[in-house]
Amino acid sequence: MAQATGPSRPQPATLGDVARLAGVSIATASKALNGRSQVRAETRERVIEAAERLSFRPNQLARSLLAGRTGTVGLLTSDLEGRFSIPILMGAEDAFGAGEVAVFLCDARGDAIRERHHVRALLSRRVDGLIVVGSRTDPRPSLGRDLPVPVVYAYAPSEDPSDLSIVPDSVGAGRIAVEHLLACGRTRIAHITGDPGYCAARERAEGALAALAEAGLEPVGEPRFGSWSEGWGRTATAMLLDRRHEVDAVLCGSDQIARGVMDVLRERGHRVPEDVAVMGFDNWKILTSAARPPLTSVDMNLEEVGRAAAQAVFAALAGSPRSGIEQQGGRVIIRGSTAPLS
Amino acid sequence: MAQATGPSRPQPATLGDVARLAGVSIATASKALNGRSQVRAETRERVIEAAERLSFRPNQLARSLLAGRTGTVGLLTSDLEGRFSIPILMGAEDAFGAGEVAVFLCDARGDAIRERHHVRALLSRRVDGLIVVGSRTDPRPSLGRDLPVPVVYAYAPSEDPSDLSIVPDSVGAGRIAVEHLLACGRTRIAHITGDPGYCAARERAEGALAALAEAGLEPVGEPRFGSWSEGWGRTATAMLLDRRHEVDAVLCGSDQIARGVMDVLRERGHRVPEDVAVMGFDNWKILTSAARPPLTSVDMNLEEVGRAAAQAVFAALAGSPRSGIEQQGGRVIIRGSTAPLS
DNA sequence: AGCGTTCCAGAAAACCTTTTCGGCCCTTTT
DNA sequence: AAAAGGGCCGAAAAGGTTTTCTGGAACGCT
Repeated sequence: MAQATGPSRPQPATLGDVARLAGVSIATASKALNGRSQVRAETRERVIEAAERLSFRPNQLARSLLAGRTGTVGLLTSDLEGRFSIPILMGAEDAFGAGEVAVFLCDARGDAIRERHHVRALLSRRVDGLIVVGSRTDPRPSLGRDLPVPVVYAYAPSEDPSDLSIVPDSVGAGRIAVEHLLACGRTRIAHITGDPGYCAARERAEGALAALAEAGLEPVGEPRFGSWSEGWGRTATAMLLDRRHEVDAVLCGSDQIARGVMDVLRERGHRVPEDVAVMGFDNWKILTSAARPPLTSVDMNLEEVGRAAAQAVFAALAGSPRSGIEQQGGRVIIRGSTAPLS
Repeated sequence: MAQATGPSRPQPATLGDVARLAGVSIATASKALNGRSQVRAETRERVIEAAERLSFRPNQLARSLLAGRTGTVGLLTSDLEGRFSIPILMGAEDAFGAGEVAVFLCDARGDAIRERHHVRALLSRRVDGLIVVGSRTDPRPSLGRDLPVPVVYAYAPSEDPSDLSIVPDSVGAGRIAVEHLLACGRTRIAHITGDPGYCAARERAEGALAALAEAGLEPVGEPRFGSWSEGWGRTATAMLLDRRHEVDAVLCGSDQIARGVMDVLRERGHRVPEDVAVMGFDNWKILTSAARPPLTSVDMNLEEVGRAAAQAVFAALAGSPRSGIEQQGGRVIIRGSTAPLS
C-alpha cells in the first residue's frame, strides 16, 4: 500500500540491480555498459538488456565524485530580466548543452552579497567552471584569482586583466554602423545615443566618430547623450530638427532611441529612408521589425559572446587558460530604414 | 613547479584535511561542523577553526549521494528567447535560489527529441524535481506519469489532467481588463487581438466578452483576430476607423498590438485617452512605458506563476503532490492610456 | 572498591560508480 | 606433458560525507 505521504516514487535502479538481474558482478556490468573490452559479447548483451528492462541510468553524482569532474558549469547573471543577459545565456547554454555539460543558473540581481553566496554554493556543488554574465559592458569587480575553477566574464569584463573576459566590440560596432551609412552615400550624419555613464554609449560614439574622421567627415553636431529610451530619441530629434541642421542620417545608440527618432522624423514630414536614414544598435527584433520602416540595426552577436565564453571555459579546463579581454564583432542587419541615396 | 598544462588549481580541502589539521577523526569533524551534540565545545572550536583555515566547503556531491537528495531542480524551457519564459524562470529561480536549491537550466528549443534528451540527462543527475516552462498557454504533451520525480508544468499546461500545471488566468485577465475600462466610463469597446491559433487570444476575448455581457453591453464589432504585431494593430485600427464605428476604448490583445493601435489613433487625430482609451496585455515595460501616453496593461504575474511552480515542486517533495490546472490571476497596471471619461 | 552513567571520540558502513588487478579457465606452444 | 599466453570475470579500492554504533574515560554513587 502507498503511504499517506504520497505516491511511492520508485527508487531508480542502480548498477547493482542491473548486475543482479543479469547474473554478473557490478564490475562486469559497468564494463559492459561502458563499452569496455574485457567482456564477452554474449554477457554484454545480457547486461544491456537488463539495464533496459530496469531503465537504468547511471548516477552522475557517483560518477562525478569518482572522476573529480561534474560536467556542470555555473552561469552567474546579475539580472535575468536584463535585455542582454538572455542572448548570452542562450549562447552559453547552447554551447554547453550540445555536449554533456549541464548549466546551473543563478541570478545575483546585481547584489554583491548574493553573488558571493551563489559562488560559494556553486563551488560546493563542484562546478567545473563559472561564467559571469554582466548586464552592461562596464568593467565589474573580479571574483578573485584564487578560485579553484576557471572563470570567464561575459559582456561585462572583469576589472582584473589577469581574468578572461569576452565582450562585444562596441568601438568596432560604432565603426561599422557609420561605414554602412557612408556606403549608403550619407555624409551628414548625426549621432543620438544613450546614457553617457555607459561604456557602450561612449565607445560606440568613439567608433562612429573615428570612422567619420577617416572618411574626412565630421558628425552633424556633437553626439547627443541622454538615456536609452524612446522618449529621449524623440526629444533629441526635435532639438536636432529645430536647429535646422541638414541631416541625411541619424545613428542611434539603441533601437529604442531609434524608434523615437523615427517617430518624430515621420511626424515632421521627413521620409525614412529617402530623406534621412536611421539605424540603431542591438537588433532587438521586437523593436526593429515593427518599426516603420523596419529598422536597420547593429547586432552585437551576443549569442556568440555566450558561446565564446563557454568555449573559453572548455579551453581552460583542457589546460589552456587565457586572460585579458577578447572582443566579439557585431554585424549590420540591413532593413528598410537605411538605403542608398537616390 | 606548475605543469605545462596550466596553473595548478588547488584541490579543494576535504573533511579529511580538516580532521587531520584539527587532530580529530573525520567523524568528529563532521559532527563538529554540523552542530551535532556529541562533541566537546573545545574540540568543536578547533575543528571550525581548521575548516576556516582551509576554507573548507563540504562536497555536495558526496552529501547528495548519501542523502538521496541533491537539492537541485531542472528547469526545462522550450524557448529561452521567448518573451514569457524569462519572467517565469525568474520567479522559479527566485523561489528556489532563496533556499538551498540550485537550478539546472535547459532549453529544448521546442524540439521534443531534445526535450527527452534533457529530461534523461537531468534524471541521471538526480534532480529532485522538474519544472517545464512553455512559451504559450496552449496545452502541451505530458512528459509522462512514471517519472521518478515530481513535475510541474508552468505557463503551458500539460495535456494530462493528472499532472499539475500552473497557468495564468487568461479568461480572468480579459475580464478585469474590461472591468477597468467600464470603471473608466467606457461603453463602446472594441477588441483587437492576436493570432486566433493561440489559446491566450481566444480566452482573453472570451473573458472580455463575458464581462461586457454582464454589464449589458456588446463589443463594438466582433473581436478582430490577427497577429501579435504592431503592424496588425495599425491595420485593424485603420479598418475600425474606416467603418466609422463610434469607439471610446480599444482593448488590445497584447502591448505590441496596442502600440500599433495608438500610433494610428494619434495619426488620425484621436486623442488617447480623452477620446479613446487603449489598453494591452502582458505589461511588457519596454513597450508600455515608452508609448505615448504610457500604456495601461494587464500584467499576467508571470513571476508568480514561476514562484508557484517552484513551491508546488516543494510541496510534492514534502509529500503533498497536487494535480490539475491551477490559475494565477493577473492585475491591471494603470498608466496614461486609460482614464475616466470627463 | 565496584558499579552504573554520562560524555566524547573514533571505527565502519553506506551512497553508487569506475578502474585496477588478480585469478580462473581454456588454448596454444615448446 | 608442462609452460606460457589470452580471454573473461569478480574482488576491492577510491571518491567525500553522514550516521550509527562501539568503546574508553571520567565521574558519582553505594
